[in-house]
Amino acid sequence: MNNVRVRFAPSPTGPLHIGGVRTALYNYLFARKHKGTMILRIEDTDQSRYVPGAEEYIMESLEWSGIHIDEGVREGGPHAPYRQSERKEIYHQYALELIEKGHAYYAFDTPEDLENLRKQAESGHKPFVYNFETRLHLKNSLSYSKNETENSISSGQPYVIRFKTPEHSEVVMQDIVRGTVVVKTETLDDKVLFKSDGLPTYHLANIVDDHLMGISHVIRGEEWLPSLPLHVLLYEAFGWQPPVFAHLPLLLKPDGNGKLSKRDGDRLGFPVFPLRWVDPVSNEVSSGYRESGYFPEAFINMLAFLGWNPGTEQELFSIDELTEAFSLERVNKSGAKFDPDKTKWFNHQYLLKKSAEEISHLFHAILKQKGINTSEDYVFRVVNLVRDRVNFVHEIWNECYFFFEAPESFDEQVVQKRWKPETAGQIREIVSILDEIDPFEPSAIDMAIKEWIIQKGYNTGAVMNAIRLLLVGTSKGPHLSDIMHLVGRKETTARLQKGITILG
RNA sequence: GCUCCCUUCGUCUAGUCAGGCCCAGGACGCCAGGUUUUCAUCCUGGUAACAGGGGUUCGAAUCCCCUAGGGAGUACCA
Repeated sequence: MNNVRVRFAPSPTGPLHIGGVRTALYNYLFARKHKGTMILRIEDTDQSRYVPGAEEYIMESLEWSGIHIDEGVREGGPHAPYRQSERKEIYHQYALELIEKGHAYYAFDTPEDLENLRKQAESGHKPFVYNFETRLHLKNSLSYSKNETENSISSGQPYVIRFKTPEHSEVVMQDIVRGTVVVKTETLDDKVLFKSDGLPTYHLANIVDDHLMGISHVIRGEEWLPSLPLHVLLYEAFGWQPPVFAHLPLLLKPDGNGKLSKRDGDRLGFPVFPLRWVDPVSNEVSSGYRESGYFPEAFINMLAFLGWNPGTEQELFSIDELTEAFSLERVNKSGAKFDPDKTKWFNHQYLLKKSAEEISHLFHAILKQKGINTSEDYVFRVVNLVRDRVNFVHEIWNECYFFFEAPESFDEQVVQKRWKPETAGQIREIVSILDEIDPFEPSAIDMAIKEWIIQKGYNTGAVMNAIRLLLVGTSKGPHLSDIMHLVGRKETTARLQKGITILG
């Protein structure tokens, strides 16, 4: 395939949600796979829905996800500008071209007119449709005389331009994911192409821009499938070669049915946005994957598998491997329910996959925030002991705090179970044994303790867990001798002695 | 309502185009066992699905028809 050019075309009406990121991802993978170009076009033709910060949010999200844009608002490119609001002048002439060719017409019906028509129709049984059956009875250049039309326009009456849907024919569409889709044109309505505010609707703008920007493949969400016939008809009306289409399955909410929405995340406790977002009006905060501690690689890997799979049993893919393996032919037709648990699992896998140095470095930063100053080397050794126990870097603290500070209290349940009348005496014995061990290293410590237990005939579980209780505060954590070795002899015996005075 | 799309374990899915290799494979989750001085990790095992009904065929998850269910769209939004 040569000269692949794809675009991701979000509208800046709020934060980009993960469904949008997946669409961008598939576009990106497809472009890279075919050595093509990835374009970011901002579709802001509805100025009433403009949300400040949304555009920046989109770009930052893509950047964090590792989705690189070749041409776009920031990057520039041969077809700049890439923001539709800055391309205003372009669209009107194309709308006029359609009128000249007889594929579109002026319509003067006001929003109130249409509202009334809809209400009337509701009381009957049929809904109101602006189409071949009704357009001759409405206020437009098809029902008006040429004079009436010209007068209406020159008198400054607001108008829209509607597509004149052809009658009695079929639109046959090809979609890589869906196959052939056929629709009768009588079931279509005459969509508005150009609004009375002087801006095009999505339908016109996306066709004109895709054509002008040389887009070869349109990869977008399934919610666009119902307007595909209109789009194909528009390409025909202009006499342009349409791009290849691929409509992606929807991302569904984890419980029940329906499209994944912003609310589901808050309700079910997982992020639906790549980055944290604070609504500029309500100040409402939505959590993000980045801030929740997900690695972008894990996030992308998870997203790639929602609606696509390589057909092999491999599940962990770097973005390069995804690029290599990806194909639109292997994209599923049906919607995918989003699974927060699997997403955590992906992150766990990446946490294991990354170098100990990297994880350790990330965790060191968290320690600094907590005001704990310690060496890079010490953190490295601690992290190595506990990192396979967590899904996120920020969870490491909970697994290893006792390497950095003595326990503040002792788990009551464990005390009940492990602290017996004879325990204090045993701890005193082990303290003096620890004092003698040289070198103070895991294997030597293990050996000495084992010898002592056998010699005294103690119960291993009882003794070890009592020691653990004083060192850790509860019954969890890595191997005891590793803890002792890392915190050091002095701290170990100090904690044991302090424990005796507290628990008696 | 109308138009279009979809339908394999609870979830993501393999298998469907080229019918037998599938009394359906993998992963997440869950359950059990094992390893372990604790917790966790890890290992092993288990749980669990072709929406329903007809047909075609020696043979159907795979092909055809019908039914049911779900979803999306139906704005001078994208």
